[in-house]
Amino acid sequence: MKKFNKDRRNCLTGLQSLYQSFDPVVSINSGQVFLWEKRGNSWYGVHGDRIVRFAQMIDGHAEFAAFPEDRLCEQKMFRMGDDVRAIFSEISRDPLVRRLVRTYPGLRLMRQEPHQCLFSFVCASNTNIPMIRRMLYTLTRKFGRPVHVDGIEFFTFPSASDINRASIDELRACGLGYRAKAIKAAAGAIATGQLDFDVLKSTGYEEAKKELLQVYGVGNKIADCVLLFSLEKLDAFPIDVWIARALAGHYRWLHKKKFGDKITPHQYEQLSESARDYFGRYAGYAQQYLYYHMRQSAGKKW
DNA sequence: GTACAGGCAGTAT
DNA sequence: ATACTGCCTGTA
Repeated sequence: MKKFNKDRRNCLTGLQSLYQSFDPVVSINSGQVFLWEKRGNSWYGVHGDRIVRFAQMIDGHAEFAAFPEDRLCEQKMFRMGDDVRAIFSEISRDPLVRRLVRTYPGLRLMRQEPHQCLFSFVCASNTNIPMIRRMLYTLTRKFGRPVHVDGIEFFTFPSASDINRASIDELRACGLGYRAKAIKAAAGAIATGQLDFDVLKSTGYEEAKKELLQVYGVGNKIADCVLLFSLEKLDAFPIDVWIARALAGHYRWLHKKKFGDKITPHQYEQLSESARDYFGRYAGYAQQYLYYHMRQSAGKKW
């Protein structure tokens, strides 16, 4: 009897800490955001037209600040309104994800500024993470606004019209290569109002995705990333090469025909739909755990 | 030198 | 529908 109570208590506290132990550092380093850097004991990030700072204190509690100040910023960015208990319970119907949720405590989805998110993932096409960071860093230095925090100069993420004002050659000079044309197209779509993120936030997944796909340079993968990371579509399930590998390795039964880590657009649609159906309304959360796991297993630092 | 990295559009079958 | 190609750029 005594033993039972003890085990039960451990079990409960274990679950509680699992639900509460959000770790920004793990999440920041999980490949969903790019413009964060550690200086001293603090992490600094670019969030649209703000610089944010996150610091873990010695006693364990965390301190967050936005410059200029924004009291709701922390809640929004770190998705503190999400019912993680419900989310974990839902995605843990899958045994592998169930294990990963426990293996990587603290990993969460973050909420990004839509325009920063779109530009980031357009830059991400056919390259690696250090390169993506370099491109975005250069974009901020060239077209963003300087903000000084703790005596360090940071640059905000440029607005769509900031970027739209630049020529393709100027964008190219940021190291974007052939992506410059797509960046310019995206900036134009936003600046002219053809792409309206506020509208897309309130429409369903299918409708919002259709709109994003209209933009030159935006395909299935980029659209799903933007939907998941910035437009409140937690059921979006982006498939990059890492997720394709995960699906091919652990979820072959999701698709009738053979597939590898290079998938055709048609295979993408089939697989993504099956995965959304299987993992449920929080499929995007499951995706993040799978993604992180695949990269960890491959020994990727970035 | 050359293969490769978190895709995409264009073109030809 | 599917296959194939080229594409900027830095690193191994």
